[in-house]
This record gives sequence, C-alpha cells and structure tokens, in this order.
Amino acid sequence: MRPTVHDIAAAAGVSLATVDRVLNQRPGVRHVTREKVETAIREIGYVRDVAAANLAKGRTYPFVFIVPASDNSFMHGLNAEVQAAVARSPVERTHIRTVEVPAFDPAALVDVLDQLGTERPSGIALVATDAPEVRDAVDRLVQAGIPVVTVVSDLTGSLRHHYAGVDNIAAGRTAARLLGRFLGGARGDVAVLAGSMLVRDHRERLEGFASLIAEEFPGLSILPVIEGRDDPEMAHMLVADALSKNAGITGIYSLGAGNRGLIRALKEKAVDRSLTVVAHELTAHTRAALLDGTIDAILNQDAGHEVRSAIRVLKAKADGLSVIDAQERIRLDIFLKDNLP
Amino acid sequence: MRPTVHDIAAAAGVSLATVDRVLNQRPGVRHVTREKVETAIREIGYVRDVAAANLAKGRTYPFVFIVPASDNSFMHGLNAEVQAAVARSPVERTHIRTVEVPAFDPAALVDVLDQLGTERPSGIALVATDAPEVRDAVDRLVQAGIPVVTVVSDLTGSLRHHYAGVDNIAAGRTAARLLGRFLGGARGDVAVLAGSMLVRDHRERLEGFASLIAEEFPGLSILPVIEGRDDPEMAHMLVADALSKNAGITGIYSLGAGNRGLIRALKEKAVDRSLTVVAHELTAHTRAALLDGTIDAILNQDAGHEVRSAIRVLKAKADGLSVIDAQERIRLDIFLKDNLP
DNA sequence: CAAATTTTGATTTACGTACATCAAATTTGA
DNA sequence: TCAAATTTGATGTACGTAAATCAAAATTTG
Repeated sequence: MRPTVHDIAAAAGVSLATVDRVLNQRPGVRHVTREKVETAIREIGYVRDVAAANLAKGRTYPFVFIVPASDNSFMHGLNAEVQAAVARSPVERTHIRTVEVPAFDPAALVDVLDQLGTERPSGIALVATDAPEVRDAVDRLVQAGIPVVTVVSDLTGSLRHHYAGVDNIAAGRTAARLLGRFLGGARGDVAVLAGSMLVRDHRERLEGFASLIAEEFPGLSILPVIEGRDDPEMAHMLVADALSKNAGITGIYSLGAGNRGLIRALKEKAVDRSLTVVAHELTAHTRAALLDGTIDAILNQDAGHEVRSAIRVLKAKADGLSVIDAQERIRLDIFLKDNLP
Repeated sequence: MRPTVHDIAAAAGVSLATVDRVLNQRPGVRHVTREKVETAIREIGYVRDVAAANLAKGRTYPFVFIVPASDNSFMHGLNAEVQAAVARSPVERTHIRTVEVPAFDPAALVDVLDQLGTERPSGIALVATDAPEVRDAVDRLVQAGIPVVTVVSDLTGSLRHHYAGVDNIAAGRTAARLLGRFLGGARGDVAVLAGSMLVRDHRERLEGFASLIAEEFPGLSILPVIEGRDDPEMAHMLVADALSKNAGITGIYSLGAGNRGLIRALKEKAVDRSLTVVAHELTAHTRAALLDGTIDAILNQDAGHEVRSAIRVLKAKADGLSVIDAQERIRLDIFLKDNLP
C-alpha cells in the first residue's frame, strides 16, 4: 500500500497536524522538526495523492488561453481544440477561459498579460508574439509564480516554463531535404510562400529551409519570399503570377497558411509542369491536394496535442509536479499520400 | 459548480441511497424510480467524479502486459517503457504486472490468456501473435468483460477493444514512396530486409511496400526478401552477401530489427555506391547512421506512446468511459536527418 | 523563575463517492 | 385486508488530504 500522511507522522514521531504544516508550508514548525518530517517523507517515499488533495481542497485550475484573432484554418483548428478542452473541463477540474488578442500586436498582448498578473490564474497558455516587451511581461508573471507555457510560437529568451510546439527551424530543414531529395539533384528555382516575415515561426521555417538548401542542394536557388499574409486570395494571385513569369520554378515550399490559394494557382498554372510542392498544415484542402498529387508532402503540427500538452504541463506546474518529457514533445508530422490519419 | 449525487437526489425527489443504487446498478429499485433517477442524471448533466469514486473504492487497476521474450532493441525499449509505467503506478492507481511469453508461440500466449481469464485483471495489454487460436482466446476474455488492447502488433478480426500501434501497411507504403521519390525515378533493384515473414507487422509492411512500388515505381524491382530474424549477425552476413552479388541494388528497405548488422554491411560494402536506405525503428545505431548519411530515412513508432496509450485506454474501458480518439492514434514518425528528437 | 511566546498535538469537519445497515414506507399476493 | 415481500429512506463510516480550532507542551525572554 502506498504510504499516507499517517505513515509520515508515525515515521517522524510527530502528529498529523505537524505533517500537514510541513506538507503545505504552513508556519509554526521548528526547523529541526521540519527536517525530521522531510526526512521521513523522503525515506518512506511518500507522494501526495493529488486526487484526494484536490478533492479536499475543492480545487479547480483556472487557466487562461490567449490566442490571436487570426482568420486562418490553423488558428480555427487551435480554437476548436481549446473549446474541446473547455468541454472536458468539469472532468479535468480545469476552468479554461480564452482571451482573443489582435494578431501581431505586442502591446495588446502585454496589456492582457499584465491584467492576468493581478487576476492570478493557476496557469496561462499563450500563442506568443515574439517581442521583447512580451517576453518581459511573461517573465514578470513567471517571477510572480504563475505557470506560463507558450503554444505554437515560442518567445525568445523568456522564462516561460514550457513550449508546446514544434521546432520550426528543424521543420524548415526537413522541408528542404524532402524537396531537395524529391527533386533528385536537378537544378531549378524554388519559390517560398510565407504568411509574414513578422511571425517568428515563419521566419524560423524559412531560415531552416534556406540554410539546408544552401548546404546540401546548391543546384537549387530560392526566389524572393512571397508574403501571402496567410490569405488565400492573395496567395493565389502572387503564386499564379510567379508561375507565369518564371518557367524555371521546379519546387514550392509553402510554410504558412493560405494554402487554398496556392492549390488553386497550381491547378490553373502547373498541371503540365512537374512541380514538387511541400506545404505546412494539414487541412481539408491540403489533404485533398496531397491525395490528388498537387502537393507532395505536408508538414503538420497537431493542434490538439499542443493544447492537451499545454494543459497537462500547466497542471503539473501548478501542483509542483514533474512532467513526462517524451510525452510532451510536440512532433513534426510528415504526411505523404500514404500515411494520412 | 459541478452537480453531485446530492443534486441528483434532489432533482429526482429520491434519497441518496436510491441514487447510489441506480448509479452502481445495485438491486432493489423499482423500474419507474430507476427511470426517474436516470432522467435526472441526464437532465442536470451529472458525471461521476472518478477521482472521488476511486478514492472511496480504494480502487486500483490491476493490469497485465504480455510481451514477447524477443531480444531486439525495439522489444527492449518497449519493456523499458512498461517498467517506466510500473514506476508511475502508485500515482496512477495502476498495478501493472508483466508476463513474458516466448515469441511467435501462439500456444504459449493462449495459455497465458486463458489463465488470466480466471484471474480477471482490470485490463490486459498484449503484443499479439496473429493466429486464430490467439484471437479466440482474446475474444473469450472480451466476452467475459475484461478490457483487452493489442500493442505494436494487432490481431486479425478479433474483438479487442483497441489497438495501440501503427498501421503497418501504411508504413510500408510510406517507405516505398520515400524510397521511390528519393531514387528519382531511376531504374534499379531494391533489397528488403525483414525479421521474419511469420510476424504480422513485417508481412504487412512488405505488403504495403511491394504494392506501392508496383503501382508507382515500375522501374524498381524488389529482390527476394532477406529474412534476418532480427539478428544483427545474420543481417550483416545476408546483406553483405546480397550487396556483393548484385551490383544493381540501388535501394534497401529494412522493415524489422537487426539494423546494426545492416549498417555494418553498408559501411563495408557500399561506401562508394550511392544507395538509398529506409529503415524502421529509431535506436542509437540507426540514429547515428541517419546522421552520417548511411540511412536516408527512419520510420518509427514510439513505444512510450504506445504503452501510455494502452494504459489510458484500459483505464477508460475499465471505468466505462470514452477515450479521445485523436489522442490515442499512434502515429508513424518519419525521421530525416533534420527532425530527430 | 515566571511570564510570554512559539511549537506541537489532538480532534473535527469537509470534499464526492461507495457501501453497508436498519428502519420505515410502499407494493404485492392470497 | 393483512402479512409478506419489495422498495425506499436515513444514517454512518470510509478513502486520503486540507484546514481549522483549541489545548498542551516546549522554548524563549525578561
């Protein structure tokens, strides 16, 4: 049987009340006594029964999810997953509130974060906009003892407890290797479609992509980045234009959203050309395009995993427990036609 | 606040005891009263607090993991993950016992399963040997109300509640597409190194691999399968031999274990040849080979995820709860040099 | 050394559910 | 209609922990 507080009390030769004082860091225990209890805890290998403790405390975890008000399918998916987590709230003893902030607006994000500093929720998850003032605001929260995790997009040099998202530099390099190998050493131009170079994930993907192409596929040259603002219409126009003007394009890397426009452009302008296309984010559109051969590979991060992982980590941090690292690593999924879920 | 048994009692106009009788399917409740309570439960949206219930019951989940006594790194890894789960047992209220059975021995597996039928644990996870008598034994357990999940290797046509593993046909097809695309449409011979054609996962991987090569890469011809019995020495010998005798080999697909031998053979016989190699299972050896360019891609299933998923599913089944399907899908990881964990 | 202060012990209630017991009410059958 | 059988209610204890109260003991201070 698993040891209980009574066992600690017996082992340390003190009363239950004293054990409780030590366990819950209440005052009124002499240093020597405290140490005696702590030793007993270690020696008999006591671990608090979190379920019983939460029951006794009537504890719930008030968490806040801060998501950008972006109108693209990835963010919609992320929101849906957060809502799914909200639906599970009663069972998981969480109480999740979502806050929308304007995208790419550090000041607005800082305002929200500072406000939360006074509310003191049990944990905060945010899709970070990578700016120094945001980092400082997050660090203030962390130093005030509030667990904070970043989701999807990380925050350079901050004290956040955890990042639930993929390594975007690695993602870019992986895309580059797939594209390069699929092109089989042929010379040619590669077009890159991004949302905006102001977003850290997009910058990092491009950085990884460009560096690996330069290192290992010197026959390929990367054209100036097309910024489609994650907007299908704009992406369509810009890609169609590029394909018309440049007959030397043999590969395309789409590292952001707005793939609907890309796919349309490809179907209009490139049915006859044998282009190799690697895109990010699995959606109904990209899935169909992968199946019909318009896209050759899709890199994906699973928003559901990210949300669930963020919640698990926040809970663990709130309880001062450790997490299973391997379980919380968000993997970069590579989908070909054959391994779609 | 979340509704409790007291709220049901009040809503249904009955006593706590009656609610308890309905909730725990105890006898002595008139049909009409039972319905009244069930309606109230539905209407106020009551969900049992599993933590409190388990506390009251002093419940633990006695689970059994049946793993084959195979001496390869994948099974070692799987065992390590099961042991890690055992270490977490006190916290998770599980009580996991592992049973080793001889590999590829349906009769031995059936014996163990039948034995467990009398012990009636809360759940059973097994690495299935795909044979009709095993399927029947599993079906008997399921029909006796014991939750059963298969791990790593599934059981054709059985009633098992869940399979925590990858789709091996899809894995084979994915390997074929990677190999085919990496080879860039060139003609050539492809060698396949398997453990044994008696194992279902290996058969399925080969099946998927061969079918996609036939469909989409007619320039590639698959050589007779090399059965290395997942043994490094044997794999080394057979692969070295094949490479010496056949200069037309341009690609290798290793779908089982024993990759240490494969890698040694490649380094000895194929440094000058530009072979494309796709292998299964990420280990220290395959990882190093991927990094130094000996292997081009690794397909992997995460044993830790499989074990944790199996446990979550068994718990849910034991409690009659539903699982988050997306969370329990075991993904086929594709690792290139750039996205290694 | 007594008084003031700090530390410790003993005990109780609560969280939400499970389970058992016994009494009271209701229904059923003859 | 009455006894027997069935159904329902009332109540208490338990699970492991949290949190509070009050008394007793130990320590520190003057």
